[in-house]
Amino acid sequence: MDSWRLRSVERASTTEQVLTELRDAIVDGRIPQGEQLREAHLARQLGTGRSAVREAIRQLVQEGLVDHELHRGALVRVIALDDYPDVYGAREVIEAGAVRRLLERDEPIKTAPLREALQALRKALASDGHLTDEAIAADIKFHQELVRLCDSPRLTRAHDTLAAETRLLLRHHPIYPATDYVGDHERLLDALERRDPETPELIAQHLQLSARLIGAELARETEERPVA
Amino acid sequence: MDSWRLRSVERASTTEQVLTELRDAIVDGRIPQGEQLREAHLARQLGTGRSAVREAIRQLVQEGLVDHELHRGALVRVIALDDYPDVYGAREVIEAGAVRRLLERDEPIKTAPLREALQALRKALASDGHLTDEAIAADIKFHQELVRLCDSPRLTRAHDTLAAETRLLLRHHPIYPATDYVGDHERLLDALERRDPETPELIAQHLQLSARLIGAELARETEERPVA
DNA sequence: GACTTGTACATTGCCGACAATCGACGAGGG
DNA sequence: CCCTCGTCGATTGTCGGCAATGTACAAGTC
Repeated sequence: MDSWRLRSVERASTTEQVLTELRDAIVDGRIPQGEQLREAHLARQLGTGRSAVREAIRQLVQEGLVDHELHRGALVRVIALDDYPDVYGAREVIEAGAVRRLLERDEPIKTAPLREALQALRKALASDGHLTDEAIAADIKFHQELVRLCDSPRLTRAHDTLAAETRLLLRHHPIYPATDYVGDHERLLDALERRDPETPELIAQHLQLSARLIGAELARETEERPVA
Repeated sequence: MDSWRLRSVERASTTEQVLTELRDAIVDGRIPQGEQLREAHLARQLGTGRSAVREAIRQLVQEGLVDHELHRGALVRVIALDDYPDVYGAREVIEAGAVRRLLERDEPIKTAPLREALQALRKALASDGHLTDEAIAADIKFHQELVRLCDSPRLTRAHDTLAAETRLLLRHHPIYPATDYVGDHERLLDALERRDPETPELIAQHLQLSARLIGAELARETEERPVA
């Protein structure tokens, strides 16, 4: 009776369901940037009450996808050339810092989750010039697991809140021009397993490259469609 | 009509008021750790409805002061020997990282807010062996401004989220045994103004020292009152 | 005509009510 | 006596309603 091997059923409150639904819709662009999120309308569309929508929006504000002003409502943030550097800058601080802390310890590094994410990334990568949703998910998972390794709930939480914005930005991430997208992550994993003290630097460089590529792509897109 | 010099009136929603009230109560220990936060009771006590209390509790969960389980309610987290290292570890990563980023740039560093906070700290410091509430506030302000300098909304937000837990821990911070509490901050500020590349290291050491002192104090307290 | 003032509608902030869920207690069966 | 199951009170999750606020537009004034 102990080895039934039952997985505990995942119970998601209405709020959480609304949250993921809204988040996906925003990241996918189904809800355009700058759009106002009206609680009553969303509640009708989602078949829930306003409270659930309200709480979900609150969380989206935390994640930086939505702006909120008292009595004035919630607007989907316009993430553009303005602040993609900050998302990646903050990630750089957190990820590099987490790995630095990790390397300071003597405990062995359990890289299994990283390997899995990397495998998923390899599998999901179709080279049509952009990243598939699966590849984006795998990329984010990789970096999340990276931070999780240092076993700091607070750093993990801080990093997780950046995930939504990262998803949004990765949709504008071109496949690496010359070098290899997967290979970059492989080198990261390899350095980590060798406990290379330069690993934090590698992560920083990796993120800076991504940021540059996204920036260039965003600039290109906004040039094509001037004020889309 | 432009020089009336009117300050815009601060409008705080009920939720925000409830939030600060609850947060203060928890940090001050008026609501003991491990206590269940019952929405209806709190609403009655505060003279508001349950919704406001609910939203406030959600925020407190974000700040790590409260644990929440679906259908099971919210408990004030027992912050003890378990995880004070993580609060300081996470702060170390964020603060040192922020300053590192700051130093990489060429822009001048506006240390005025830091000076102010430092001045407030000097003023508030009564050496009765513990920190006054004003001193705690000034200390936190100092470190918040430190992070704010690098102009990263996301790092600032991540750091601010840790403020409540920091407040909680600083109440167990003894005055430095030999060296000077204010002096340590002065050295930090000085190094920053000289753009000393060692500043991040200094911050790390400063935080590690604080963490150690708090840890020792917590150990002492729990020894005195074994299972208080 | 430009500016201010008044008004109406849309939307949020807040509230209490109802149903679902939880934990504890006690009844019943082995 | 121990274990299981049903029941009950307490608490949360969710909902729609009401008042307060914001915004757009029309009317009025200089």
